[in-house]
Amino acid sequence: MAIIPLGYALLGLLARAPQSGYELILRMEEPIAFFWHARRSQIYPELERLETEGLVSHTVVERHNRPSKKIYSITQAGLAELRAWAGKPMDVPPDRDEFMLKVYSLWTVEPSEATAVIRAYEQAHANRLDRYEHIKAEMLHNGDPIALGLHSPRFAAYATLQRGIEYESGYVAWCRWLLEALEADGGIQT
Amino acid sequence: MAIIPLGYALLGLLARAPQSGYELILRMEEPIAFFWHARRSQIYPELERLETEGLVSHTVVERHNRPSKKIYSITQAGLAELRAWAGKPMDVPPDRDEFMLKVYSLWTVEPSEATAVIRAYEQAHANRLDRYEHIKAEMLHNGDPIALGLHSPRFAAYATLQRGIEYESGYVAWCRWLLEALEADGGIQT
DNA sequence: GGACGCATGTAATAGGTTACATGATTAC
DNA sequence: GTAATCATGTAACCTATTACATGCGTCC
Repeated sequence: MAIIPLGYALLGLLARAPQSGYELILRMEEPIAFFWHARRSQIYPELERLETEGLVSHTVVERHNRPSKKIYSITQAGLAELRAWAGKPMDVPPDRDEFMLKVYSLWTVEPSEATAVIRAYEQAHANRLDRYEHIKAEMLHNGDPIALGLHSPRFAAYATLQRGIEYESGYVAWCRWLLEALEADGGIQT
Repeated sequence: MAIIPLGYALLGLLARAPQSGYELILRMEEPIAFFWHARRSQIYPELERLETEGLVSHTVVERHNRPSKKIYSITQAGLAELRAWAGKPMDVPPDRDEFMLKVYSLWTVEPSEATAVIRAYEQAHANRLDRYEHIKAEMLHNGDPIALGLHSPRFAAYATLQRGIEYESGYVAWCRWLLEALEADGGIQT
């Protein structure tokens, strides 16, 4: 059966370093590549499935005074599968943004409430932007990732972070544009 | 039970004008508010559900030499529900973008293939941007929507379109940035 | 005669979330 | 003693997609 995006997310992580399911879960709490995430209830079964397909394998590591863990690694077949998928162009999927749905019906709401809704969302995106900027600063602190080039996993991570930053700052800018347009309208009651 | 985003999408459309399930389906093929869509297999049952909750109602319109249709309207209760939801701030949901997942693993792929993948995606977003710009031009042709202000459904639609435009042009810009970074790296084989 | 548009649905499946469930060690 | 971290999973449910299913009228 076809591998789902989550499967490729896991393969993408394991291609960088072998690690346990638990470590993968921690990495995916904060979205991997800044645009994907999953819960453990999805990750453990998916790892099993990848294993039955021969794309990953695991060894059990026993430790004294610690729960034992399964360290997963990507196999040759897994790497080939990942490479084939990554190299294949894809269609733009339909975008879903519940907030846009809200804005679409915001005309039914009192202006003061409406602006509060927008301001709160702007703030949430500004917070994310902040987090991403910090991560970027850390990354740059360890040397210029751009210099590493296309064949470097670190550059790939940097590229997705950069998209995250532009996405969040674009969202913030749009929220501000909207608030200004409403202000000019005189519809704002502070 | 709680109403799902699709339900609010339908209420948001019906708040503008009563219409049939079929018309709603046509509207949602091209994403409503530029960031939501659904298939008919989801829309018909959801309309039924909204009706059992008393949020919409329908009348059957028989026409000679044509299939009859059910015209749905939003009820007072439906409008109240929509307003309550629209006026309530929401958390930023986890974003999902499969392309970012691909980029995250693009270092495993041959440079020439990788750049082809990025170029194709850039083109797809550029096409969308183009479509959105045309819609915007049309909208502006019918008078400045900003002047209509917050209480106007037309302004609300314009605002979401504006976000769509900024989203797509941001994506295109990022693709170009990435391609340039790779070019500077010398990794490109045209 | 065949394709397309209008108009409405159902069934099967896949993907993802929430809640449930367990058990050991370490830090306060 | 109690909360947090490590570590692994299962079950129930909801959402959305794909494929299946029907029938009339109009245009070419």
